[in-house]
Amino acid sequence: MLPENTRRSLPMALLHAREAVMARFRPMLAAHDVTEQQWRVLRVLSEAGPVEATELADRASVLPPSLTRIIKALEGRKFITRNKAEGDGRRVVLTIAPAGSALIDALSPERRIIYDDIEQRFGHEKLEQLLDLLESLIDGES
Amino acid sequence: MLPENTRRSLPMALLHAREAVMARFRPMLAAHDVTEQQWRVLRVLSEAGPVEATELADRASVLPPSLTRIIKALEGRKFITRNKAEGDGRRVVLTIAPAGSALIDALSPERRIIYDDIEQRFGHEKLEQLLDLLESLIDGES
DNA sequence: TGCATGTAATTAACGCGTTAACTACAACAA
DNA sequence: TTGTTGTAGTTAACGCGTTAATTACATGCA
Repeated sequence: MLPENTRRSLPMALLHAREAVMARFRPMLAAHDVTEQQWRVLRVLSEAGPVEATELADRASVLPPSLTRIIKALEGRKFITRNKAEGDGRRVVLTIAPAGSALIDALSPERRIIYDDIEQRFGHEKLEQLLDLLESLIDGES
Repeated sequence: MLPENTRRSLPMALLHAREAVMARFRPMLAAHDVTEQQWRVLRVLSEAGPVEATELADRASVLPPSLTRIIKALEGRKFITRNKAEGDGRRVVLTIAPAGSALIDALSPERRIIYDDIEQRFGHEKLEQLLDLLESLIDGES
């Protein structure tokens, strides 16, 4: 059946929920002149090491055209380095640079505080439950 | 504590979930040359009748600058009409037009099918539970 | 070797999100 | 009436999402 009101509409609810959560993180990112997507890319590079563009786009949930722009921006600020893959001139390999790692480290404490606050206010159990449901929804639809 | 991996990161999970759900609706909207946000605005106008811009932006979860653009597009296609509020020259009142209502009606059956399919695959109980959790998260953060 | 097909990445075009600045009008007090 | 303050909406600037087209390179087959 169709949702009666926008509040019980799944797309709307997901949108609002994400907005509500991101509102907590945005000021931190803005203070360091990093966009949400640039931050996701940096985190993946930080956690996964040198990665090819396609895999990076996938893991950071960014579309290829966006990744091209993000790479340009991050490379310009020396946060990452960009090299062609040896053996295949089409592929590009991205690596986090010292300045990028430094940014990750600098923001981690604040990230933790925000995340903890959300978890505490929402409840650990409910958060786990929500993550499980979301994971299930994603797997079911994709 | 910080999420171990991006899969258990709340912002990421919400993003992915929304992507997964919207992927089902996007083709329908694209086929009628309506963006997601234009569609939300039309739905609100359809359900709530003539509304002022500020309230419309709020209910459709669209920021004022975006609403200005959306109004321009929808007015151009005769989906809505735009009038100044009597008594206050600043305010703008939006009303759905016949062509707009016709679009809503034309898409409703397909919308229902998609929504039902999601609900059936995901499970009615889980959907309700998810909506409850999202609602709670939104209320807690906002 | 040479050509067709496939793949990785980029570019292009258009719309929205976001923040900040600006315009137009209203409300209110001196 | 006039000047100040506040509010509604718009415009501007920049980045991302999305789809489609394009470029550069690789692969496979004749």
